[in-house]
Amino acid sequence: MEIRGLEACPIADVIDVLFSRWTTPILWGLHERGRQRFGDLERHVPGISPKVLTQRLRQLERDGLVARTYHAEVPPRVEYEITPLGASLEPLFGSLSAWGATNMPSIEKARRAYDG
Amino acid sequence: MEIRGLEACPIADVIDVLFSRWTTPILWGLHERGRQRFGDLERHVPGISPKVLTQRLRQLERDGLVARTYHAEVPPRVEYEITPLGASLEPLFGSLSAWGATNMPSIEKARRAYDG
DNA sequence: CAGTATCCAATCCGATACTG
DNA sequence: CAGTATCGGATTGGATACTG
Repeated sequence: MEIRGLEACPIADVIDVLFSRWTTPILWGLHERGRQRFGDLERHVPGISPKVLTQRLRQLERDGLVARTYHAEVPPRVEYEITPLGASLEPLFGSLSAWGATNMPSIEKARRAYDG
Repeated sequence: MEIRGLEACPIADVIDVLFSRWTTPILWGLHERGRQRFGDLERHVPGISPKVLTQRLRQLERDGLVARTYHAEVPPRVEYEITPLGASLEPLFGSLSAWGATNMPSIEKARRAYDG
């Protein structure tokens, strides 16, 4: 999650922040359904384990993309939400989504040609 | 390099194609310096081993982002270049770079606040 | 509920040596 | 030159059981 070509590639740092495993589905889920609890995220991000979800949430919190709110109740309640910094990613994710919609078919086609 | 949240996140597939490890520095190098040989890439992507470089080039070739040309000479000469499909990534990488330039300082700051 | 602790499997990766 | 083969080590991840 760190060595990605270093100095040579000017977007390596950004990629490490935004696209390490699981971060995008988590951000996406928070964006789609808004502020939610740990258990909600666990349910909505298919296949993730509590260990890994915790790791990624901590990373996102540390990077300032997600905010965590702890309510000292019984049982405890913790809520996560996207910060303004995290929300500033929306156009970028939009571009990514658009590029995929346009070009994933070409990629699939290239794969079939290569494999076949 | 495959499970990233699946159905729940619409850009998971694109991310797997574009941002698996080493792919961005390789694409960047090809974009910056144009068509070049295996050894050139090896030198310009710092820290990559020939094994991994081969793996990633094959993946990029399979996905249609990079084209490989083999010249049957002695010694053999192989050249790699970006395809039009690969070149279509430029605006996207530009946006990524711009987002990073604007926001990486905020991320660094958030990290210092979290760690300190 | 919201995690943490533990263990194990899979993967990845770097280094190196070798080949057509 | 442009890879491939092999190996060991490090990291990552899933499953599960447990705790304040």
